[in-house]
Amino acid sequence: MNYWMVKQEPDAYAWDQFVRDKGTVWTGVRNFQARNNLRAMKKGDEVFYYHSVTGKSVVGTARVTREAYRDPSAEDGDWACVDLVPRQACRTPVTLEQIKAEPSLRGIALLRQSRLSVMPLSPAEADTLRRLGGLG
DNA sequence: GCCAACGTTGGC
DNA sequence: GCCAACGTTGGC
Repeated sequence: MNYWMVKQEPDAYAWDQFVRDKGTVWTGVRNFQARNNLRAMKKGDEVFYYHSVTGKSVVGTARVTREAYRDPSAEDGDWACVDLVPRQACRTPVTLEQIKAEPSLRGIALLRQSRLSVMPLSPAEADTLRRLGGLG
């Protein structure tokens, strides 16, 4: 089981909408490193959902239900998407401020590569986020 | 609104 | 292959 984080501006596609939709196809990634991370996702992996720009916090988790396939929204180029379904909303969102203040999250990709929209998490990082977010 | 970081593009 | 210019992301 692998752990990941995806970033999305809530103005573009908010967690609440994701929950109402009961899942979505994670399209639109146009960065090679992020795409490669999408391709490394396995069915059943846990994905933390981060609201960038507005909110700046981890708001919930999702599960990968279909592994990478061709992004139908890509006009050209070799891009990928996965299917995600909501798993659990954070009891309390984990703010960027909290993440920065947490010593065990010092190495998290969110802080090290601020522009990467799909990134891996270590099991320990996932564990800390679950704890801070009040996820069972 | 500003700006730093950083990925991409294109001229050479 | 290098690097300047440019566009985008995302925190502040």
